[in-house]
Amino acid sequence: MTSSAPAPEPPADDPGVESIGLDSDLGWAIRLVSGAFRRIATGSVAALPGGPRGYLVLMAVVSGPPRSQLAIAQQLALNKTVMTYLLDDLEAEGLLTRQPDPVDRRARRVLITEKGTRALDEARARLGMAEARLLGDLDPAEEQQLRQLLERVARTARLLEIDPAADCR
Amino acid sequence: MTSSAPAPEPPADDPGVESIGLDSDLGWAIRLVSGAFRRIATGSVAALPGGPRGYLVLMAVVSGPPRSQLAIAQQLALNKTVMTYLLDDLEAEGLLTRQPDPVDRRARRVLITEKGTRALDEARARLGMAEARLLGDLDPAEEQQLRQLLERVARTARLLEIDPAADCR
DNA sequence: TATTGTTATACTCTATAACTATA
DNA sequence: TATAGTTATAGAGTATAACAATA
Repeated sequence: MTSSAPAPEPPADDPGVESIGLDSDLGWAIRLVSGAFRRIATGSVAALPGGPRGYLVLMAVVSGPPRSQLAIAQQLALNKTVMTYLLDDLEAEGLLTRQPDPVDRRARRVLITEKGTRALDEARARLGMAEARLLGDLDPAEEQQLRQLLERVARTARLLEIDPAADCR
Repeated sequence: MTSSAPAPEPPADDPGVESIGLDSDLGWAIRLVSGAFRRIATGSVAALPGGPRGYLVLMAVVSGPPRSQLAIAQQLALNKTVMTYLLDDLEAEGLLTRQPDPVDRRARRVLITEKGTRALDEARARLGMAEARLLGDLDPAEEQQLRQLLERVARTARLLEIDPAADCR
């Protein structure tokens, strides 16, 4: 229904308003894309405890050496209290284990299990198909362009924010 | 310190994991960019009641003919109850007014005030500068590319969401 | 004294339902 | 009966603080 009335011309007696429109607003586009991706991704990883955040935790675990809960929380910019809840649920489902760190008995290393690996693989497959649907209008070169541009902006964002993990203490 | 070390290589002795990494994950990039933009935008429009959503409401009001609260809520994909709170705050600050619809006494038309126009102009200026910072690493052509790609994906997203069962399986 | 992880608590945002006044 | 708008309530999600165990 939104597409029916693009509001072609506001009266435009105000010179500053003539080019105003959410359709050309970067933040609006980001909001739409981000929201759509979030909904689609939520469906794709619904089988995982914790949903999208559970998926991020599993991804972080498999994409590096065994680390402490706090290290993973900081990598994902998640609060460490949230990490406790997420790991509780993921461990209860047998997708990962918490193993005492041999050199620091305060810390616990997070390891993925065989079942967790299978669950992550399936979630990644579903997510890949959902991404393909969302990017269906783009040809491969354009999709690659979008990924690269987003990654560069993400890097800039990381530099702009003084402490990206400020809320992970 | 986080930005200095992009985690150049995980050990990668597991063949199935070699290409796994959040750095190349589209959802992760969207999450980072979206989060950064949200934080930056929140600061830019902090002077407006309702913050980013108040900004969206004002933008919607000025970018079309006078409409009902419900019409604006649908355009912005906001809940109509949220719209009530937002308009309460925006009206209390004198940025817009609710005027009874002459042809439907149930409905109320939302109009921006002179003060609201000034506040919106200032917010747009701040937001433009914040956007420029976030996109500082991109040259003008690349920025244009990113905007166009995002808008196309946003259009696809809008089409996908017409079918609510498209999420999963 | 500082840090890892846990628990308890509070606050924000959002969604749902019920209510009114009109149509 | 259906719709525009309001109000009240409940639920996620998230942040803060206090705590125990260890460094």
